[in-house]
Amino acid sequence: MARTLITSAIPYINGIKHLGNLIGSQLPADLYARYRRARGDEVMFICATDEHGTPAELAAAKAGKPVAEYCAEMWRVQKDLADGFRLSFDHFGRSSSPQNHRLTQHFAGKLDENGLIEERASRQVYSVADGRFLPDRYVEGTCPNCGYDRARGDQCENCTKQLDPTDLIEPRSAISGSTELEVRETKHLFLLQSKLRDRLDAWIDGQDSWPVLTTSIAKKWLHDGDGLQDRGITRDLHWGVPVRKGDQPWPGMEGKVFYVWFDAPIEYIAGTNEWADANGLDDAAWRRWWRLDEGAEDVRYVQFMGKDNVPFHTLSFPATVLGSGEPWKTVDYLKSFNYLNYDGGQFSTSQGRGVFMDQALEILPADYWRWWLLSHAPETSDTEFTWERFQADVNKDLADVLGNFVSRVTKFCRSKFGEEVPAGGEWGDRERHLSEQLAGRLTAYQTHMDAIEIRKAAAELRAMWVLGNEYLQEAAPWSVFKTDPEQAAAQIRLALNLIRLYAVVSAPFIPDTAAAMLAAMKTGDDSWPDDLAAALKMLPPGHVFEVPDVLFAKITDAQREDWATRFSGTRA
RNA sequence: GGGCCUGUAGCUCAAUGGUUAGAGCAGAGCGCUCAUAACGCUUUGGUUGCGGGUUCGAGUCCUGCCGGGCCUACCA
Repeated sequence: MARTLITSAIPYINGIKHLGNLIGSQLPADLYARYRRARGDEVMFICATDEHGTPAELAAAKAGKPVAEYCAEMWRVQKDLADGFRLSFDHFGRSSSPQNHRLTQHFAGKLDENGLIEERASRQVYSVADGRFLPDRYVEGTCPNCGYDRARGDQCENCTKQLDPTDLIEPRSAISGSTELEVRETKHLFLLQSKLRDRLDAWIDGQDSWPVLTTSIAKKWLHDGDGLQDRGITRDLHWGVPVRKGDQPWPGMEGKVFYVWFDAPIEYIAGTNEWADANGLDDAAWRRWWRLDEGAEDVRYVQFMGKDNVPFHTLSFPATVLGSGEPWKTVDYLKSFNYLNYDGGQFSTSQGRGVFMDQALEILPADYWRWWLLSHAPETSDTEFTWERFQADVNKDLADVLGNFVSRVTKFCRSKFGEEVPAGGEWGDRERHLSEQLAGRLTAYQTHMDAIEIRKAAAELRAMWVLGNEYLQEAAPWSVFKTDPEQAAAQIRLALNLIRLYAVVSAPFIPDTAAAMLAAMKTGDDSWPDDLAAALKMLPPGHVFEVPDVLFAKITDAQREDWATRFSGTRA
């Protein structure tokens, strides 16, 4: 049995994610996980919350809660929303887990053993009032270049000049506004990525058919200027993985934690460890997914992420894994996404602009969002969400093409034959032709799903739905019934089987609706249609079904206008 | 500033250098009456951002310009 390991970039703990975040990693990862399972793979699908770093500490402080408590609460919120969108993680972990502490410290220890860690002193801005070192962008002041008075320490947003925090005129803390800042010396561990450059370069070159978006970003970092630079992997924070050398203390690093970008990707591995622990399994159960010497040789590992995450997944994390000198699994295929824009601008967490995951589920079922977002996934360039398009596409694709098909077939059957699959008649040329057309479409669908070409796959799926409506129009069982009820019975028997077929192949996109369709057909058989003609005869004459409720209510103009107003500005 | 991506029908997107640049939606016409006024068929719509160049042949390759986006290493 083929084995597929799938990870989605782990969402930051700080607040509820918007639809742009969702389509950037978790949703396509779920689509692929569901598809691979449907095709019979053994799948391990891991996601988690990314809980460390300055923003988490500040968000907790703002909420007036201890950071551990804040993160635990936000993890629950994000977990519930993931469930609401039917994200089928095998485990949704936390980067703050004991398993991740252990593994992060383990990797650091191994990297040190291999001479890839170096202690360096650096000078950083310390805020006395806040009692903490400030990351560059948390220092604000007047830009020496253009005079903008709210320039950040890393870059001036007004004139785009790159800055050093010490360049700022009248610098202040972005957290408290305090001007009581001083430059202090602090020691940090650096991962000597420069020593791994050639190995990483060769590793990237060895990858087959990765998206341009992915390799171009990696190559840029490898070869730009002085080449891949070493990276600080520790921070002066309280909340995080304490710096240790494996299970031993790290002299001189007391009170420091690993940088969030060092421990976050390791959580992919640790999350699998968490999964094993949560299910009462031993270490071998998770290590067979990750250790080439313990059973992961035949695993195909696919990662999903937004384009902003690519450098960390093509360089930093592989540097950690390869540098350990241990036979850990590295990614085989990396799928990255552009951004989803909202009605002429960007989704903005800080401005509350756009639709957030909790709000989306309040106004419509998950499948509406899943279908639209996936069928418009920003694969080749940024994509635009507008309420007009959303309404038009969802009403047409889901309500008219698919939902109405189910409705017309089941209701016609009920009125003429009752709520069971009618007997009599047999396939003719038209039915065989339909079966062949469907088989062709299915092959194309599978090809696109295998290649993770999501929009193309969605288009093929929709085309399969359309074939059902075309068939009904040509066969016209409502006319045939008047002169040849047996023939009409054969036609509608095929159409009822189409509903089951559609449920099975559509499930990765719209799992709830697929389940409702199978329930209406009163079957639990969701086996993949490897033999399409046979799949269209699965429900035998006499098989009882029931007419389902309307699968997709249409979005009205009034609703659309209401939502467009409600989500235009600041989040309530 | 530098690097990369991108610009195709009103909208969202396709098109290994190779017939007449295609789909879906929207628009127009016709048909059907089983169905959520749904479905089907036909059809309008293009100087492929602009200017040069390479080639037997360019949406595709090269070059310049114009527009949009991302990254630029301490936000994550």
